[in-house]
Amino acid sequence: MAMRKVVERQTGVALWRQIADRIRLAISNGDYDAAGMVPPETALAAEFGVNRHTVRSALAALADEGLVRAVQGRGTMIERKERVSYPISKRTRFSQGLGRQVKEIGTRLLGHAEMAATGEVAKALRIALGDPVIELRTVSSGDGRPLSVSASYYPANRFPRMAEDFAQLHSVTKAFAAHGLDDYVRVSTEIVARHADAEELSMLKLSPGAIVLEAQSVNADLDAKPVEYSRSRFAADRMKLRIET
Amino acid sequence: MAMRKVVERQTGVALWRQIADRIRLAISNGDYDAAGMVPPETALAAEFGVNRHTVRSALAALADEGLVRAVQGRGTMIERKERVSYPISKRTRFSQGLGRQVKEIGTRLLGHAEMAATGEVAKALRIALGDPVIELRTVSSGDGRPLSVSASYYPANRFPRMAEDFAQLHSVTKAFAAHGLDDYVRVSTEIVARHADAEELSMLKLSPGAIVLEAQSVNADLDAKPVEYSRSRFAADRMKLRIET
DNA sequence: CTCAAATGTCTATTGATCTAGACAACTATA
DNA sequence: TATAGTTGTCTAGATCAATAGACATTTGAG
Repeated sequence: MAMRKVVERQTGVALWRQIADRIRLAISNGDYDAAGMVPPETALAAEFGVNRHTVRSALAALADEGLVRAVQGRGTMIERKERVSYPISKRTRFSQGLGRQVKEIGTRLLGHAEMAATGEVAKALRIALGDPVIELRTVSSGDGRPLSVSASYYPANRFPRMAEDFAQLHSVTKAFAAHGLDDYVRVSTEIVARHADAEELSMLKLSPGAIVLEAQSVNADLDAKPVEYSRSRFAADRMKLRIET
Repeated sequence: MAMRKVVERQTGVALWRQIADRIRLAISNGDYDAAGMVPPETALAAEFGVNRHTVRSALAALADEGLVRAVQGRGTMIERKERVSYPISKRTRFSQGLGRQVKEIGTRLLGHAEMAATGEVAKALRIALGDPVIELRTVSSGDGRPLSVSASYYPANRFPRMAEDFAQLHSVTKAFAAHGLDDYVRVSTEIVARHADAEELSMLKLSPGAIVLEAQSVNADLDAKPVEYSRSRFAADRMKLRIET
């Protein structure tokens, strides 16, 4: 018998959303693998101690995400299960890491700009405040579903053609190579979690109210000189981060 | 003039909670450092395009967390700013990493049990399903504020006195040493983010509706034999994870 | 002291969320 | 072909979330 699961009221997060989050987690944990379907609505309602209608709202949200599909008379089937695991290691390369997990990987350049380095960027890249940097804004998708949005910053003096090269080569690693940098390593990564803002909701096509994992990372050349600072925001319900040390 | 910030309606996350999250983030980003206080309620209401009462609900939640303090006639002052940074590296040791950031570190043992290894635990520790493991449940705090709750699992055959040793020594590293294991390294860490469940809310004293960062990690001895599997859940609004490679 | 600016409190109203119950429609199985 | 089990739909009422407006109270500056 499933243990009674508790949800909290008057928290500013609607019950249906809390329950949707829990069911999503249970699916990705494989709790329902035996049957391949979610428990009946009445069972879930009893489990969470709420009305069946509340469970239906939660399931409707998950159906919207394409995670489950309800069939009248039969039940609610699981359509998709796994979170994509994004590896973070000394040599983190976006497309390589996702390799086997998704068939199609796409990174789309949303825009680029040359600008003066602000405090955070200058500090991360260890350049002077106001030094020119190139900013790239990208969205990455796996099998057509957006997985992350990023803003990346490069010192413009050292990598003047970053935007053009990236637009053409579709790869940061190759764009670095075109500037004569053949290898680089991840120096540090900081991870925080928070609710997605409106821009992230629309870019990541998230069901609103969702959570993002934000990773701020610095890559450096082999002389430990920073070459890239980036802020990547991952859709937390589609991704997990895997740290390999 | 501050840019108009957008919040989404009918998402299952109340506006006041979305706004509280955004203000919390702005505080930890240092956006309000110049004045040392949050903008006036009317300014925030205009910025987010909501009623002043809605902003007041958000600020009340932040005051509850001890993050801000409102003074009639003056404004709402920032009481606390930084997130604690939790380092994850090859040799991750809980108390060392937090060293300078908090004055008092405490880890309290909530309970322990000897049990048969379930699927996930057995897989992580690379032992047979049903082999005995020792489970430790702990809460860790910094300066009196709970930062994380953990469930950790150790192969009982190799570390039979883990619970007693930990209770006495207040340190996993020392408990390992008491069993003759002097060094161990972090093999892998997986990080996901989600809304806190009721148990986490109460253990971490979170303002309900909050987000947790869950890190599932495996530590191994120098022969790469796993010695610990643990699931740590961090209060996402108080912590960031720092990965050092 | 006076006044502007800020937070504190109250009432009233609207819309979203949750509960409750009843019944229809569909599916698989005995 | 019944029947149990499941999802789909409808109505009604209770509670929470958000808006709107008015006014009190406190603080700091001129």
